[in-house]
Amino acid sequence: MLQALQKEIQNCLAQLGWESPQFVVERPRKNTFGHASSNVALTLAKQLKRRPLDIAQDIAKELEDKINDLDKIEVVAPGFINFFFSPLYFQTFIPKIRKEKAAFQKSGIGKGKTVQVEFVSANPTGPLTIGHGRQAVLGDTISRILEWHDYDVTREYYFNDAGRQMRMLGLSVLARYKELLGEELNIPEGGYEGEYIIDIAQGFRKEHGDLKCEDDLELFIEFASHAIFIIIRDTLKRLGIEHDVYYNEKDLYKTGKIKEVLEQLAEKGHTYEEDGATWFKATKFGTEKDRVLVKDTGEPTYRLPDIAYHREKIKRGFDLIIDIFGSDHHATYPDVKSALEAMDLDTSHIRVLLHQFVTLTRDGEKVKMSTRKANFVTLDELMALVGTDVVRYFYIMRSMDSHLNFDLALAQKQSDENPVFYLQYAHARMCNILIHSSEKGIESYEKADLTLLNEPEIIKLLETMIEFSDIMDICRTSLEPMHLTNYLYRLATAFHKFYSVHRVVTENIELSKARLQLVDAVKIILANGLNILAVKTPERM
RNA sequence: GCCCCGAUAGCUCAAUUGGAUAGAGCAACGCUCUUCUAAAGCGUAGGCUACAGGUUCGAUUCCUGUUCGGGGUACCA
Repeated sequence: MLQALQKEIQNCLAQLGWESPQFVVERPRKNTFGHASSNVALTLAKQLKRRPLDIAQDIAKELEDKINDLDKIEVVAPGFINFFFSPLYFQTFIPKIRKEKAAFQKSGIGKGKTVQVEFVSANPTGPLTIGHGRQAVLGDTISRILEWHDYDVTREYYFNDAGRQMRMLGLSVLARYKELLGEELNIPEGGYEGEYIIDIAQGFRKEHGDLKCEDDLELFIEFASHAIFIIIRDTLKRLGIEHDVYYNEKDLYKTGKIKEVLEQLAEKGHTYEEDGATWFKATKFGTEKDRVLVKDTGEPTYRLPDIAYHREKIKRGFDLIIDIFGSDHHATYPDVKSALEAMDLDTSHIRVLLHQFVTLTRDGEKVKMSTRKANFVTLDELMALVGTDVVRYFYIMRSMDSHLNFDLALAQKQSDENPVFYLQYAHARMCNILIHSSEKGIESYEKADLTLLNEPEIIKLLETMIEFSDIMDICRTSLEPMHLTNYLYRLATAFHKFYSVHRVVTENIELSKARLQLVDAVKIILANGLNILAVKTPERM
C-alpha cells in the first residue's frame, strides 16, 4: 500500500516537472493523520524555494482523482500530506487474501537470485549453548524471510574441523579415555572439561576397544568432531533448522585452497616474512594492523582459512552472501575483506550481520557461559524447558544490536507474560469462531456483503492486515526479523480488540457472514507470519 | 590507548531508518465473563529519550565530546 502510493507520488512529481527528492510515505502514528502520510512537500521546499504548505496543496490537488477509493487528502502544517482511504478500499482486500492465501502480497523480488546465509558455524567442541541459539534462529528466520521473497537460499555451516581447538578436543577425549583404562586423569591446560567428553570417550572405547593409541591423536580428533557434529546437527533439527551445506575447513587444506590464497597474495606483493611468520599487509587496505597468516610453527592462523573460505564463497557465484557472526567477531571481518580485495575480488554483495550476546540470568544473577569450563546451559536444555516456539520467538524479538536478556526463571513460567501465547491464542480464537459458526448452522459464508464491515475496530484491523507486505519488505532490506514479531503482535492486538467489541456469530446472518470472512482473512495473515517464523499455529489451546 | 554495540517509564523493550502529542508488555491500582476461549479487553498512574553542545522547517534517530555497561583489540577460534 505504501509502496504503491510512493510510486503514485513520484509520477505526480514528474507531471509537475519537479525532481523527485528522497521522501517517505509512512503510516502515521495517530489515526487523526489518516491511513498514510508523506513528507514530500517538506523535502521539496528547499529545491523549489516555496512554502511547503503550498507545495503540498499542489501535489494534493494533482493526486486527488488519481487514487482509487480515497476518502480525502488533507494538507497539514508544516506541510504533511495525509491520505484517508474509504472503507471500501480496505474491504476489497478480503476476497484477495482468502483467494491467494499463503501467496498474498508475495513480492517475488528474489526470483532467480541466489543467497547464501552462513550461520552458527560454532566450533565442534561441545553442544550448542544458549549463546549459539540466537544466531541459529536469526539465521534460519532470515533465510525463511528471503525464501518468502522467492530467493533461492543456501543455509551453510562453516565447520572448523581443523586447528588448535580441535587438537585440544582430541587431547581432552584422549585424557578421559585413558582414565577409563584406569590411568590417572590428566586434562591438558586449556582442555575441555564437560561431561560430554566422557560420553565421547566411552563411545570411542566401544568402537575401538582398549588401545595403546596415545600417538594417534588424529583418530581421537576425528571421532570426537564427528560425534559432536551429530550432537549439534540433531539439536538444530529439533529447533527446525537444517543446513544445506556443511563446509569443512579441512577441505580447504585438502584441495589446496589455502595454498592458492597464500600464493595469490604473495604474487601481488601483499605479504612478507618476519620473525619466521608470514604476514598480510592489511594496513595497505585501511586496517589498523598487519596480520599473521602463517605462524612461525608453519601452522596457519584462523584468518587464513577464513579468507580462503570467503574466496570460495565468492567464486561460487551467489548474488548475495550473508554472514552472521557474534559481536566478538567484529574485528576479524575487516581483515578478511581486505584480503579479498587484495585478490581483486568484489565484496560488495557480502553483508555481515553482527549480533550482540545473550545474557543469561537466573534469579536476577548473571550466569557466565563457557564451553570449555562446562558451566553453560545448552540449547537443548532450554528447548526442553520452554519449547521450540518460545525459543524461536524470544531469540528474534529483540534487535540484534541489543543484548538479549534471557531470564531462565521467567522462561520456565510459561505464563501470560509470554507473547508467543498471545499470538497463538489469537489464532486459536479465530479457528474456534469458524468452527462455532458451522455449529450454529452457517454452512457457508462465501456470499457476504463486505460493506457491512465498517466499524473503526474493523478498519483498524484491516489496515494492519494489509501492512504485511510493507513489513516483509522492511525485513528484507534490514534483515531484522524483529520487525515481523512486532508486527504480528500488533496484528493479534488489533484482532483481540475487535473480538472484545464485536461478536462475530449473531442472529444477524448477513453481518455474521461478512465478519466470518474477515476472521478467515486475518487467520490467513497471522498464519502466514507465524509460518515464516516457524512458530506453530494451534487450532485449540 | 584504539575499534564495534548499547543507554528511552520501576523492569524488559519499541518507535515504520530524520517526522506530527515518544509507544507496548510486565509489575501497581481500578473496571468488564449467563456471550464465538478472560492466555482477552478497557481505564488510571508512570518520561528533561544518560549528559553537554552542534547540524535544520523538525533529532530518540545524524555529527562532536563526556559518563556508564557489554564485546573486541593474539603467531587463540
